[in-house]
Amino acid sequence: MTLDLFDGEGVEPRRETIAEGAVVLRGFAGKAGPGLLAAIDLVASQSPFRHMQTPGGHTMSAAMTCCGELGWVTDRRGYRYEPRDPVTGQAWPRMPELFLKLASEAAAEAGFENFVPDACLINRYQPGAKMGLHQDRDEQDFSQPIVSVSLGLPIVFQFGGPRRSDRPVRVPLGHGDVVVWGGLARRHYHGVLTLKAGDHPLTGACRYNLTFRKAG
DNA sequence: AAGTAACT
DNA sequence: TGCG
Repeated sequence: MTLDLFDGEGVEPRRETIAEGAVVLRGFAGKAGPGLLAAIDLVASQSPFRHMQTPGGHTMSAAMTCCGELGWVTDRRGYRYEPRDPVTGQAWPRMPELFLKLASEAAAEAGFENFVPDACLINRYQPGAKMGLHQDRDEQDFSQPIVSVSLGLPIVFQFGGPRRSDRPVRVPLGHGDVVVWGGLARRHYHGVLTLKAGDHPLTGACRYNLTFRKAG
């Protein structure tokens, strides 16, 4: 068993509380960056990144794909989880073991033991892409946390409260940072500001985000 | 609905 | 901030 895949294993990770029930593990996934990016490429070779439509007919600025038993999709019919990729008609690619291990260990570091996600949404942000404030509320089990992994270019994360009108805190996130939220914070609004242009040694001009959930 | 626009 |  490898003991040093992730920062914070065997030592105290740099942990920041951004709200009650929400923490950032600084750099936790940084060492695994190359392996995580290779796994993203493998997933995307089977289920390509695509720009989905919101129910209102707008095109999302972040390109998305999924892996795991369930994938999050949106189109004019609404938001939901699907066992198959609508683009390929096939099951979503299986969740890489490295993803499962990262999600589980990050959740444990944040106080959520035995987290076993069945869905991983992979978002790719290029300059100009953003994600407006929203709640994750399409899952069956709100007792399980959300684990969100940042790779590549930095971005500003917003974490608000249970109402959209609650003013969010702004948290700069960099490569390898992992945000975990659950409990009371599980339904809180969150999003990211517009990605600014840049160049990252591992990802070039983009940022990837892995969002792990227990959806079913 | 994870969207934009139009204000202050 | 309010929108629908």
